Amino acid sequence: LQTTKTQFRMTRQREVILEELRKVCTHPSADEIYAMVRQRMPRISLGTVYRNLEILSELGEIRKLESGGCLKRFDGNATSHYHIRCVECGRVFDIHLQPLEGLEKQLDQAQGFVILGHSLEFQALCPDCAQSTKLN
Amino acid sequence: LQTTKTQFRMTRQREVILEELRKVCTHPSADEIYAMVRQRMPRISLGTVYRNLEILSELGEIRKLESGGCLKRFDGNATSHYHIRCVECGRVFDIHLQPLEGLEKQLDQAQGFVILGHSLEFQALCPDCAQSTKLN
DNA sequence: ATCCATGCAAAGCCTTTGCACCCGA
DNA sequence: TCGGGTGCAAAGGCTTTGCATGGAT
Repeated sequence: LQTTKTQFRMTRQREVILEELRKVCTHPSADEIYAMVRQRMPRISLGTVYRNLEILSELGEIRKLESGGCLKRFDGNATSHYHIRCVECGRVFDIHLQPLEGLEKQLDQAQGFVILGHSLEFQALCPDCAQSTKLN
Repeated sequence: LQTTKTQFRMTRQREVILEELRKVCTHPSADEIYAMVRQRMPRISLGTVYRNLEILSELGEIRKLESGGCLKRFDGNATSHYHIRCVECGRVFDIHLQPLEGLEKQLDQAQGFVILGHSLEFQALCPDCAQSTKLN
């Protein structure tokens, strides 16, 4: 993830991707973002979407959510908060829980590690999937 | 992940995979497990390794760690505990921290969700990577 | 003018799957 | 014997990358 670039340019594509991602709270996948953006820029390529999502998350503008298989999801809200992931449909929801403070300090046995942060994620069945599981 | 099988058989392959995984605390990837097992069973296939890891984690014998990109890692210790992941090399380490109790109960606003559990993971530079980052 | 970014398509990486044969219970 | 399991190889899903062209500063 080391970039040798000296600066970043704000292109129309990057701008629109960021705008669209900020509009929603659904934590879309790259492919879903591609679909959203294409409504405004039909000729954008999926590669461009991937490249920009990578750069934007490097810049701290957005956040990449990696748990849950190969399919990454993206969060337009880069401030620290926790998530709930549906193990059935894979969707990710925001959760309003106080950030756990001082957790890093408890890691006294983690000597030599440089702690950068933590992530807390709940596994669950979302309301939709809980419903359809019952019906089956 | 719904299995229609009525029972599972303990084959030599499944047995060896489980044994090897239990031997280490390095949370190896499927490919690394493949390499370990192949020393004892040179003719085993990677597909078999994947299928068995899936089944063993369904059975609750092992645990699948999904955070951190496409590459899944596996934990021979299925009891609940937390991890530290090195953002540089991707390796996963165990952490000895009291399980957070009653966290699920705080999710009063998660109405309609069926909470199954939670995972807490610290992002860090491992001692090795912290060292080589300094040197550069 | 410079050099980062784009579009397109190909390649990559990890994982899953189809199929014929094998083997554990 | 019976139905799950295996090896092999091909296919799959998501992501990354090479290349020539385009565009922001």
